[in-house]
Amino acid sequence: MENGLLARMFNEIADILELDGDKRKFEVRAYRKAAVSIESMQEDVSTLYKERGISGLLDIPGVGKGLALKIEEYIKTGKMRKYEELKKQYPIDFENLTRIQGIGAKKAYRLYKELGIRDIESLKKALQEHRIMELVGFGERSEKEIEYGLGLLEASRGRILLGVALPEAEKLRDAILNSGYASEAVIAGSIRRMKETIGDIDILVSGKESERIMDFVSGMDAVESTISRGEAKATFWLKAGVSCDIRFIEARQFGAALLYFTGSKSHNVKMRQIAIKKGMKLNEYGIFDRDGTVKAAETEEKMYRALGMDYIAPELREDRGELEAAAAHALPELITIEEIIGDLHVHSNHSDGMNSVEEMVNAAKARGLKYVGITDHSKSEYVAHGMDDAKFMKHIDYIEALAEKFDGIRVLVGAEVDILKDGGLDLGNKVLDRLDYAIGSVHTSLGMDSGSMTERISKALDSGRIDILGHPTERIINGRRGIEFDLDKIASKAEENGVAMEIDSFPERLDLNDENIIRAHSSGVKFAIDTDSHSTSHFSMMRYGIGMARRGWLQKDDVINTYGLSRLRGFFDS
DNA sequence: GCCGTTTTCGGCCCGACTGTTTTCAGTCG
Repeated sequence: MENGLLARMFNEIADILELDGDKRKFEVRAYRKAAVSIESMQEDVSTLYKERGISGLLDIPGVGKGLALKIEEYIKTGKMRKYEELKKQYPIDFENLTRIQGIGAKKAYRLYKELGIRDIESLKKALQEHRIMELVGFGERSEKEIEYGLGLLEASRGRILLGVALPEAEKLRDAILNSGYASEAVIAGSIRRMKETIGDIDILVSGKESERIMDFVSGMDAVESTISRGEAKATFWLKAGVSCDIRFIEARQFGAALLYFTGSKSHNVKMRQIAIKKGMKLNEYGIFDRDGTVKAAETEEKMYRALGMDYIAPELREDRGELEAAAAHALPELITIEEIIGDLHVHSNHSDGMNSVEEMVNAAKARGLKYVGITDHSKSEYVAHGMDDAKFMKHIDYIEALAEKFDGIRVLVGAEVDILKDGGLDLGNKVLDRLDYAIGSVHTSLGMDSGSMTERISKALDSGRIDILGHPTERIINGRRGIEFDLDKIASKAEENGVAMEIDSFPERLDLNDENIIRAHSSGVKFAIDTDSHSTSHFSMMRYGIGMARRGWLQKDDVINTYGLSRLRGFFDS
């Protein structure tokens, strides 16, 4: 069963309950909270139920007895009476209609009741016939808003990749700083938390000339149109296909605003609850005690300290235990990009890379790396010009000779060898024996069931021939779901065999992702943060992998490409 | 409907923007 399906049902129930107004707002909140919880779960809810029954369901945050019974009913019968009854009463596609900016449950209901609009299709028709502006309380402006919101939704198709949003946000931020009108400009929101996908760009700006800054931004090349513009906030639609909020903040409240607009929402909510328990109040302007005296506002560090906590890095702010750890002064010392001294997953034009081995090594050296591993494809990857054993032997000769010529960077001879359908490896032992190390990756027969896939990968791990498990889930963000296997089992087996699990930094991959890293990490397995570079420009992707590792609570020692060469060799030999 | 360092009742985060309802509801983050 899809967790997303269940989450959508709970959200739709919440939408319908919302129609009753404030009377049931806490019930609405409960359904929404459970929906978020379920959607973000790694494990399938029905698997959880199969293994642990109702008590397993009760362990999901925000799920109590009532919702657990509803989930059980749905798993057992494929139906949920409460949902069916409500949907019969309100046959409205709340899920998609409320995705449009400016339409919530109540407006969706009025559109249905008064115009018979049930879904996006009938909404489009009503827009064409200009029937919406005739409704009391809607007007011409509202109709335009809805039309615009619908356009945005269809143009953006949901969330965009961090690898697209971050450079775009940096361009805007730098331009604002260089305009001369702003004293400060900082990227906030989910980009600052390094989430793998981004809903919109948030930039906080401090400076006296907000009008000029807005004029300046609206005139930028990257900006397509201005969506709204007030005194404290302006929203722009960018040509990159994402919207950008610029907010003007008083310098003395910058920390409070940065904390608030960085999120996540659940991190903020919990912070406020902690403040209330300590007799204080927290909002985007600061922390205040009972009589309204400001306790902290200028910097985030001071905000956390005022609540007795250590500073929490943005990547950790997901309410995954970081607030408790900060209060106990037990936060991890997160890995930084400066601690990375090598890249272990790099392709050359000997398989599907764009550049020669020499160019790749030079690019790695220019980035200050101490070692780089060339890991071209084995023969099964024929679309990627993978090499058979004979070609690979010559390839190894070539790299070994080339490596002699480089000073200041060590070139390692590796391979990205396919893990075949039966768990065997796609290169012979004679080739594998000559390598410094090998990455094992699954590239084909992705549709195997979880049991067989777990066996397939286990066999490769047990072979003693691979040192890194490449992009373990094989998912592509907004592309394909990835393979199914038992992550806990594979992580334990990798740990036993001295195999590192990869964090592939490619923005479309980010594989393992944060949640999987946290889960795998509990087995004690080590990680390799690689770029999977196919051209010299790809080395810059490392920061996305680092972001994922930090979101996964990793420290320097968890990551093998922070090791010096001799320790790294020791790891490969084990 | 959930939840518990005020624990089985009584709370549950907080403020801004928008349109048009001249006093606020709906939506958003």
